[in-house]
Amino acid sequence: MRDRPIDIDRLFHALGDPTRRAILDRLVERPMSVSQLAEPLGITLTAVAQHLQILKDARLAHTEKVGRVRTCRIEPAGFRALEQWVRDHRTAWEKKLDRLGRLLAEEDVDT
Amino acid sequence: MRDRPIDIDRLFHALGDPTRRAILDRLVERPMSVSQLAEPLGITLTAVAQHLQILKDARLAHTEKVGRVRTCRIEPAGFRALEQWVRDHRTAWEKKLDRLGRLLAEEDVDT
DNA sequence: CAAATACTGAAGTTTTCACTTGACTATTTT
DNA sequence: AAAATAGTCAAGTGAAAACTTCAGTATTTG
Repeated sequence: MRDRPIDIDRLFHALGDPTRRAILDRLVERPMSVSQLAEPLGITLTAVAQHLQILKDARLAHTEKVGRVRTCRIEPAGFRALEQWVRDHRTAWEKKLDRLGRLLAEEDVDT
Repeated sequence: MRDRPIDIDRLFHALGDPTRRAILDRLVERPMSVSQLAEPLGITLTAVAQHLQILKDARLAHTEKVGRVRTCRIEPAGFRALEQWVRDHRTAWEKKLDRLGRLLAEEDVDT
């Protein structure tokens, strides 16, 4: 069922790749150029640029080109959306766990 | 079946698919058979079974076969691992944002 | 027992993904 | 101005993902 990518799809997809998480981990430390990002990754500049596009689509990073250098930074919006998703779903899961707990307790008495 | 540590790649990958998130949303309500899960999804039983395997690998769901029926339930371990990942990373991102704020403030005085 | 039900397994198809190459543009540096 | 640097673009490759079909295997049910 391949349907239109919604925000949360892009987010999870972006975070699902170890190279992209490594990029984010380094950008958390400080803003960096595409070349600087590429250096320890052992992949081409092109590949890094492609990862950056995906991170940008997920609003986990943003970039700005000045002269010939593109400077990359993390952007909090994507991360905050993830936090929101987790918050929204935690409630549902907790309710389910409560109910499961109650059912198990009832079984002890009841069955 | 092995009780390996939860792999964050598998987790994000599992959650990155809308069909799988739909499956989880329904399993949060109540345990269900594979057929019941398949019915509103418009995909084959086989496809659902494949999604379930991925959810199982991410420890977001687990299943048990009794007779000819496989009953599927959510499993909290994967979700908790996600929450832990978010917690771990929030601190780092917050620090970065603090530092960015401070750097901008310093620039005003300093540069 | 025969038929229906609930899945399972293997293999094939199509699409998407991560990554490359190589040619190109734009900006510094010397 | 020539050379080096930083990145971009278009196209291609191989592998993984998300399905499918079809032929089973158990397990109920009539």
